[in-house]
Amino acid sequence: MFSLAEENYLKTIYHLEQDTKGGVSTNSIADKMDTKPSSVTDMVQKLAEKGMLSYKKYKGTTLTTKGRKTAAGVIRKHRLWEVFLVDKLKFHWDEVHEIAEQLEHIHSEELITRLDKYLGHPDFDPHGDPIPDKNGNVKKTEKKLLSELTKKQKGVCVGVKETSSEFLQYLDKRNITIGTKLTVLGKEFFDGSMIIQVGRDQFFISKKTAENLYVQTT
Amino acid sequence: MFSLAEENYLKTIYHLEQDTKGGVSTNSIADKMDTKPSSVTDMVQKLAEKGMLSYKKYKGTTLTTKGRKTAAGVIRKHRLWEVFLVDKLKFHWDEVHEIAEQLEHIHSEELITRLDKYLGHPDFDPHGDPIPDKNGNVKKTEKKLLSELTKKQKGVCVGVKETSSEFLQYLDKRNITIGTKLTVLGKEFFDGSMIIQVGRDQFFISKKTAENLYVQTT
DNA sequence: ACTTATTTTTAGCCTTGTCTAAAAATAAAA
DNA sequence: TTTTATTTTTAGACAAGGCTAAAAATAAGT
Ligand SMILES: [Mn+2]
Ligand SMILES: [Mn+2]
Ligand SMILES: [Mn+2]
Ligand SMILES: [Mn+2]
Repeated sequence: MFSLAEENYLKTIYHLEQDTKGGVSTNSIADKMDTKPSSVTDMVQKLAEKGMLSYKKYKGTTLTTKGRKTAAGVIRKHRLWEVFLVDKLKFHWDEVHEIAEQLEHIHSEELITRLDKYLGHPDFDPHGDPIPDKNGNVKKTEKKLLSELTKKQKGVCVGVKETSSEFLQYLDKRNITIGTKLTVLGKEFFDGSMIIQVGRDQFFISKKTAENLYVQTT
Repeated sequence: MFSLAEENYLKTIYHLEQDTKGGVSTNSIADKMDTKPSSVTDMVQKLAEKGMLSYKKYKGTTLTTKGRKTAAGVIRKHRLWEVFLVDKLKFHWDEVHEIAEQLEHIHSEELITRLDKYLGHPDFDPHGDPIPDKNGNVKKTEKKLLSELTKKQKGVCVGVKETSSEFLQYLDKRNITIGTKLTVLGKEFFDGSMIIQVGRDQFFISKKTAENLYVQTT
């Protein structure tokens, strides 16, 4: 059984591994967790002792299979709880992350088994992120950033990269949510901005926005 | 905001105050929490600093109004989560306590407001214990122990004092649960045992069992 | 009232997880 | 290849919460 702090470290390293080639650096972990590099070094050494990750001084860390599975378990709980909060308690998708950060640390296998069943075995959370299965496996779908699309391409929104409340509320104002179909009407080269069509509305999208929206081309 | 440890102390003291005249003793808290008296003294002094209870050396403690309200808030959460686990996730009433012990420490006003609504504003938890309202008030119903009834009296089971898994499963085997109607057919003076009727079954009930079942006479 | 037993508090130590400041290793620049 | 900058680790400290052993109060017995 792992402590709240240990679980948070494993989860963070798991996420950082996704978009990093090679080991995860001490500083990147510290940044993401809003803590100091020295604290990270301590914890990383402790987790290495426990066989959750491999670590060589000054070389960064990589999760072991056990570590990756544990991390996926925490993420599974996080995302299932987010589904519960949105689907059952009718929270808005920009309100659930902080609460799920707490709920993900509740220890009970049986609870998650039943929650998963109660929710109808969902595959994705309210932000379009895949929910790992019982064994920590995630089936990855090929999705790309809206910014990668070119003029005239059509896509359906399947997720968000940024999950800040501000960004999600911004999307709401434009009636963009998971499942929204959109078409790229134009794209400016010099600043990466786009004009897109959603339903019968057309509007301007900044580069930053386009780089934080995942779509599947259709 | 209070730490998990602080919330557990407040909750325990709240419960001990119910069946104690005068201040709650250091040792009684230690016993209930499976900890050492010296640890209790430390924490009690800290909580006194914070104005959650009044404390005089060697004299025991009493919750302040603030302390009592905070404790009731934790108990409210505990019991609402138990209702969720039983009503929605179909847990058995003897399986939910440990999980609720964890869930009661999730910090989110909004979450509890919505959960309460989702559950239909229940007044009692699965063990028949009253759920404090938003302000920490509990409307107490007059219930008595089955052991207080005399021959021929009829009652309906409204709660359990013991909540151990063993006791609850024992009750299940005899088809006794919250709402069960029963009649005292006989009572032995020398050992306090009883013969009771439940539906068309009659059976023997030990003194210990009778002292852990709450009933309302009808 | 005096002695013994029990309860409660204090003093000192430990673990977890954090921090700051300083040292060591690695990477970048000149 | 030196020198400089950045990253990472170590050393030492601290707060929360717990424990053990010893001292101090209070309660019980005689
Ligand atoms: Mn989240
Ligand atoms: Mn999410
Ligand atoms: Mn309970
Ligand atoms: Mn209960």
